[in-house]
Amino acid sequence: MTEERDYSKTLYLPQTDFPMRAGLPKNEPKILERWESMNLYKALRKRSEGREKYVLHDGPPYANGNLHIGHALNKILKDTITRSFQMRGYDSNYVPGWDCHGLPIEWKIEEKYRKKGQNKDAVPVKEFRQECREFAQHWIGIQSEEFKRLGVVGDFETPYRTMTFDAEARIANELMKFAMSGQLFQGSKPVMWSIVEKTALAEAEVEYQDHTSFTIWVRFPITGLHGTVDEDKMDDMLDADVVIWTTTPWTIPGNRAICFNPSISYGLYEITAAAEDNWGKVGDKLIMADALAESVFKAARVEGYERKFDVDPAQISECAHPFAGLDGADGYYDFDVPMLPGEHVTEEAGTGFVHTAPGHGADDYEVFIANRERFAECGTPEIPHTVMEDGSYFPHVPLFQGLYILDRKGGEGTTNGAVINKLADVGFLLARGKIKHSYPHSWRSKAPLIFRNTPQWFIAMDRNIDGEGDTLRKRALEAIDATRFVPKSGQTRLRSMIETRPDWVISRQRAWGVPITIFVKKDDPTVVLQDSEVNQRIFDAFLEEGADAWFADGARERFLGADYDAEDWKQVTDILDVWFDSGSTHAFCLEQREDLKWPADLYLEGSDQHRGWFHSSLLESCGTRGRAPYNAVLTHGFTMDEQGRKMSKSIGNTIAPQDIIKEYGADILRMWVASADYSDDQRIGPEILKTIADAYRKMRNTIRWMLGSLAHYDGAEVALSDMPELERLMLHRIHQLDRLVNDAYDNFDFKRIMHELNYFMGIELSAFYFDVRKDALYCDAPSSMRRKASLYVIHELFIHLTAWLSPILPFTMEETWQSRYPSESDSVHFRQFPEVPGEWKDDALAAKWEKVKALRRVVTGALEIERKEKRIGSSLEAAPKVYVADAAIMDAMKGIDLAEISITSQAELIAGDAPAGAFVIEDVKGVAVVPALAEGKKCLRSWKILPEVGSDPDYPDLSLRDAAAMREIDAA
RNA sequence: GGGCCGGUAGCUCAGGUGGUUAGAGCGCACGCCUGAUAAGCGUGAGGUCGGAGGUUCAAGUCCUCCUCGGCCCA
Repeated sequence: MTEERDYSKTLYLPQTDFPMRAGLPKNEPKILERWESMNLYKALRKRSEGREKYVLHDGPPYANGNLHIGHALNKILKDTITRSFQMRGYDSNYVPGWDCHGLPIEWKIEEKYRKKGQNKDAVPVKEFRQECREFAQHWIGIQSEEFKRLGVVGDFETPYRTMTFDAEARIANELMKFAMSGQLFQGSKPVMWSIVEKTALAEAEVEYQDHTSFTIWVRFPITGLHGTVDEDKMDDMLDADVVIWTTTPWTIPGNRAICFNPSISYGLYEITAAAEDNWGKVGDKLIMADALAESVFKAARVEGYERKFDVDPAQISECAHPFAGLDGADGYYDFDVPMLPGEHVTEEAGTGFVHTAPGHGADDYEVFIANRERFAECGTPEIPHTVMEDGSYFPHVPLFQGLYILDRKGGEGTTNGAVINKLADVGFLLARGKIKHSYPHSWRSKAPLIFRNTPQWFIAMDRNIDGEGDTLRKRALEAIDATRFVPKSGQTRLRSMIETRPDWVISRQRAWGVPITIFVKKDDPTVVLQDSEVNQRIFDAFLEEGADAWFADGARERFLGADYDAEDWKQVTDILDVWFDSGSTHAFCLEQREDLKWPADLYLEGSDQHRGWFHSSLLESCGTRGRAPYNAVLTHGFTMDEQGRKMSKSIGNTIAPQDIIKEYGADILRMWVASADYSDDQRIGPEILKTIADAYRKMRNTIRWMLGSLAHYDGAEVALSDMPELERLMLHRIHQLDRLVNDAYDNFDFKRIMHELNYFMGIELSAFYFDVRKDALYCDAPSSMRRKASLYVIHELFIHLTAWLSPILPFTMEETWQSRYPSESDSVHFRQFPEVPGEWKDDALAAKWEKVKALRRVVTGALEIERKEKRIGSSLEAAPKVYVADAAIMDAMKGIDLAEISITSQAELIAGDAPAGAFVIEDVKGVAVVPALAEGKKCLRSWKILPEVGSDPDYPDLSLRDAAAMREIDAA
């Protein structure tokens, strides 16, 4: 008895150390260390010297707090794009940036002082700014590490920051360009103001608390009608008063208009019964909304009234101010009070008429801006300034000058009472009361806030810049048309914003930012100093000392120099809105750095940035350079939870990227990004991540098998003409995919790449090509051309797939590449997408194999029945007879080994109709299969069942192919 | 309330200019293999396309309205 030989030792089975399980959370940091030590970023720059630049300009995140899922999505998209262009022939240099100035950081520092019992205002500006600077730098350090952990490659050693001296100097310089070209002007706007702290507050600093306010109903006598009023109503109308209601009596001196809503019904009412001493007397005619009349009369203690007729307030052109013509008012109130339509007017409370004081409310301001001309006709060309910083009336406001709205601690002042008394005196007070309602308060002092008209700096949207009709708005709109938007809808969105937006307010009454470095004439603040030498001095000083130079003692004299008398000029102390900072990144980063270029190829941010960075960058650049700082704009949506709900801390459904990295690894997060339709909102959650991780594992195992098989590859190339059809088919697919992948990267369509490669690797390679070729790869003789060709093709597949996937899975592809080509100094990321020979393309062959695969589906279907019936287990036990009635399919089978592609031991191809009962499937016509068992002995090496087994006396346990292979192996 | 956008199988995505029984991968179920093995292969079950109208011989695909969700405004 001869002992059976263990032929498994003679097979070319896959051999690799590449682990099936990735262990990404543990291994990625090691790969990061490797990139760090080889300085991947710098090495990439060096290798791509002289190549065409591709610049994706980073939109700066705010240097405050840890990164969240939105940051991760954003940075991963950027990195994928950067890497893909780098591997496609460009010098694709990514320089991260940070937004450092602004309120949130200022708050944090303030809070710190408060905890120590110190007042922010007592701290020298320079010291305060220094603390802000250090705070920002601290978070830049943290975020920098978090971004790198995602696999982002970029210049983290020298990123751009809006707070560097250089940036501050250049931001100020940009601002001064607007001043020099006359696009900058001073206007005014009501802002939330704390009287107690004498400062403006941002919306986020406002707390709403209950507050008891005075309410008053005030009559405004009609003084003018449009010609359309019926004759018989004319007299009643001119005799009538419009009634308004307000909870802020002190704003009456600032009243300049009344608003109504055209969709509300109004009537003229006459009082028919009231007490003798009542403010509203019998015979008084009042106009108000019908829905509110009853409540008004109740408040006014009117006992009887009659509705006389409908009133369309649009027919009222103007009223008089209640204080018009009074002794001691010096004619101050003798303007017309126009009646204007406004959608903000409701029937929920009041009278249906809204008292409008442009300097004391947001709606009021909007009404003024929208009706500027009408206000001017009525004697109000500008928004009146009535209240000073300390909450008292300006000396130029008659009757109330010097009176305080609130006392120093935020308690009730003297103006509400004075106004109410005066209204009563002059007979225009209809009623009064008190109301408890939600009212804005300072988050710091808890004192009530007011809206106060304050001087602000604006950049004009519609002022002529150079020539006739060349305005900032026009330039911006033209620039939008010249920009590529991905997705396309971004163009419409940005356009409609620019079309309708008001002038750009760029001033903030704050400390942590770049100052508005201009001087205005002391006796006429509308005159802005325009002197390039002064500007140069400011710029130079900022370069050396940062923007702090503006706040240093003697700054005014220093910058004005000898040509001006410092006493004639006032130094502006406002700072720039941070949107101006970030809108200038193109100027101090792109334009200044040798290794970048202007304009950028791409700006990429969330779709909220149509209002933000895309917008401010566009305006800044159009105002100073006449075009957009970008050639293309790509936007992404927001990340929702698994149910599609917005993530919020209060619901508790937030998902931190740090946690995903800890559990799955950065490559899984990146694969999620690449698989999602980021142009819309995306979802993420446990189930989705699990699906992604599954897909990752499948891809990884396919790659692992390739690595294992390639352990036996000697590097020999095989000529196309020497290859079996199956190998040529695979090369054809590489050719196809190469075009598809490149096209998809061009269009930032990563999900298409993931989908195609997922299908290709899973269905076409793993389930088909590799499965079919295992027999040849494992068992064929070393000299077999079939085996050599297959190894060569697997090598090519490996070369291409690892390149295509590198931008998406940088960690895994680095690991893969190192597994095959270990090296201290090399990296998969130095590679370029490999060239694909045009001769690989073979559409005819692909069409032929479509038919072959259709036939194969019938065979596998037939074998499945056999398995179900327990007649076979492995497909190698089968020897199907395949009847082909379709001539085209029969033709396609020419030169094809049916048993090989079926992975059966034997098979028979028969032209013609099948016998009754043969297996068919509906969607493949003309093919029928009659299953049968393979006859013969099982080859102990290949496990195929063949009659020939035993016919070779040297290897009686083997098939002839395996016997020949063994002869070769044993001889070696 | 306005501007822009989206709602296709459990999950992620395809579905030019309207035209046969709406596709893919994953997952799931069942089976096979045990020489990719915490792997590999096969088969199968799942949607009537957010809802309601309308145009049309014909609509996921065009129109209207509604609804849900997102971003930005008011």
